[in-house]
Amino acid sequence: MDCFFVSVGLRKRPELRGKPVAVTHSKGSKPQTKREGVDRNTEFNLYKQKQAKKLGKGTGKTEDEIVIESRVDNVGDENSEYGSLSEIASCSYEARAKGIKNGMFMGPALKLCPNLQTIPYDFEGYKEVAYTLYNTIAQYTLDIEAVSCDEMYVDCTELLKDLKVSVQDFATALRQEIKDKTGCPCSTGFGSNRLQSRLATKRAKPDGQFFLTSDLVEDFMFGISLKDLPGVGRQTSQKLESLGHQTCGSLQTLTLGLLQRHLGNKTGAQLFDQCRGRDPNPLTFHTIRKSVSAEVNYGIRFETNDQCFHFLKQLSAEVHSRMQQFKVLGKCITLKLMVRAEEAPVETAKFMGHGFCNVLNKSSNLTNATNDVEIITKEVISLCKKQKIDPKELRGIGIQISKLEQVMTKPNNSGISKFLNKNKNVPGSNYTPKVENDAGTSCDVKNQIKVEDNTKYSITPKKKNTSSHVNKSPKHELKSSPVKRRGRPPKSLKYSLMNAKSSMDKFLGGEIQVKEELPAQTVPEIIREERPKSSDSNQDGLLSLSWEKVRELLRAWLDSGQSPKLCDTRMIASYLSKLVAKKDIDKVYILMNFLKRRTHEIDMDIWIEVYNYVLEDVQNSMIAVYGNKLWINN
DNA sequence: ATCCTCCCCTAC
DNA sequence: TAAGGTAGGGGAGGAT
Ligand SMILES: [Mg+2]
Repeated sequence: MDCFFVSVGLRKRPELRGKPVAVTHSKGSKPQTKREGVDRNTEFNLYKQKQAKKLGKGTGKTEDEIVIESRVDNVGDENSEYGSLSEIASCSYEARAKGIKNGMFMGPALKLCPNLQTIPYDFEGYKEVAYTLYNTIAQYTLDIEAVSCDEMYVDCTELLKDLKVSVQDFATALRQEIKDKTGCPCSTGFGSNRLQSRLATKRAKPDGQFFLTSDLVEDFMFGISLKDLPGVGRQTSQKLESLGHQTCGSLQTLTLGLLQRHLGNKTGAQLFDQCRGRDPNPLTFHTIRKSVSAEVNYGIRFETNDQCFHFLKQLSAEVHSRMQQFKVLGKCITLKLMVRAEEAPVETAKFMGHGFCNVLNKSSNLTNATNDVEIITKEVISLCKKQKIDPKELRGIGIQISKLEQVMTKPNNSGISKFLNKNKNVPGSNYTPKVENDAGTSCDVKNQIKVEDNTKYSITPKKKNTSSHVNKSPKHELKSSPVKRRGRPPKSLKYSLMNAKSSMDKFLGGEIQVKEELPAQTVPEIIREERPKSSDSNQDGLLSLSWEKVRELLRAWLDSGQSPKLCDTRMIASYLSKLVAKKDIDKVYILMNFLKRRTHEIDMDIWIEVYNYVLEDVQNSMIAVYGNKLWINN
């Protein structure tokens, strides 16, 4: 999507279309009260000096020769008309034409464009549009790699073949469909690998399409800026610039060895490929999470160590809660501290911001993986004490857990009894723990669409609260604060939390999470529901059974020795799709892996077809609800 | 040589 | 007023 937040916001403000518009927290007006001790220039200069130093190290220049451009440039002083430090999350193309960019502060932006209009965040809108976008694409293929709530890679190889349609015709129709459904423009880029499609999309924006055909690649790459390559950010591009290269064409003259010497083995090799339009990385339709973390880098103002430890405890609880949601345990605990730099003013330029800080990370390894809140708390407090930091100087705190393992669930052998009358109990179909192990080994709950979770929390506070974390009511505060969005909200999709309560929690024994009620979720329509519905009255009846019973039904069905009937297959597929819609992913996961294993054990085409039929339904629903496929064991 | 920790860089 | 957060990749250099 193009300038996503703005496009969504403009649906409610059509009169602003065609005008320079920015999404911000505040309008950029002057503050009403003055804070003592603020020294913007000192703080800003520290940021710039640090940047210059980094650059000097990368390029070999002395700090004097380096001129840094920074977003703190052109900020007026406090109380001036152009002094606002409110950040622009997204701006319209009309604003960009005036030189405004995402991430810029309102003050400098207003200098460039005094009639810049601001609109507030609209998290519900983002969610709705994102779902619609993913549902629309999923009608055509499930080969989707989600990048963010408004961006994805799609493998269109098969679908273009099947539809017998040209790339450009498909792109036009698809973009029109998305615009019709969402009211927002979008752009598509086609190419023969990830890199090419990405660069093609950039070329296509705004509201356009571009097909980078193989015959164009060489010329096209020649003019691409190195900064536009994925993985090339500020530091890398400046380093390359100091070597005399700003474009891919120019970089093509360097040898692999030279690039590797300057940038390291991997980065050098990647760049060598990228500047030629090559990209060996395939799309990945599922990934495994490697860490879970939470950090708070605003409003941290402690007087005593105890306040700090109290905060650590609550942050540990938040991390623990996320680990439960993802069903992981971890072995490595890392504490991140932001500490006011000695030279930095005590009062920060941004109200309750972290200001100019030194950052340190310290980690500790456990013998056994855990998600225990007491252990995490104990470790982070211990790590914190070792740093011997004056609590008054702390400005940010984070906890990260890595070296993760999946939670193993215990077999639950109890309560297997008779099931529906039409099923016969078959000897040898006894419960096997293996099924449970399948269930426990992984449940990919991370790759799920959830746009801007917790709108309730992310939209600005009800009461103006100018106190720091430690002064607020602890209970409510720490539950919600790490989830609150400050500054520019992420368009995070891959790694966002899942709202649905874990149905596996009940198997974990004792540790039921008592979390505040989360906002109700809209359950998106499930795609391809036009498939003829079975009139079987048992179809809905399955939902009223416990999933274990359904598994027994399945087992009996598979063991029946008869050919599967289509109506039964449909019934199972429908049941599982509904479980997806209900976000009972754990059950779906168990049942699908069970079905896969057993159908493949039978090893008859007809049963494999049953599995594939059900799988297709389930994956369609998964894409519709979460934007990603269910992970199935090999 | 390889692993590990800490740090930097990047995406979104 | 206006407040980043979360995650992955990889390099430098010491530890094993
Ligand atoms: Mg880049």
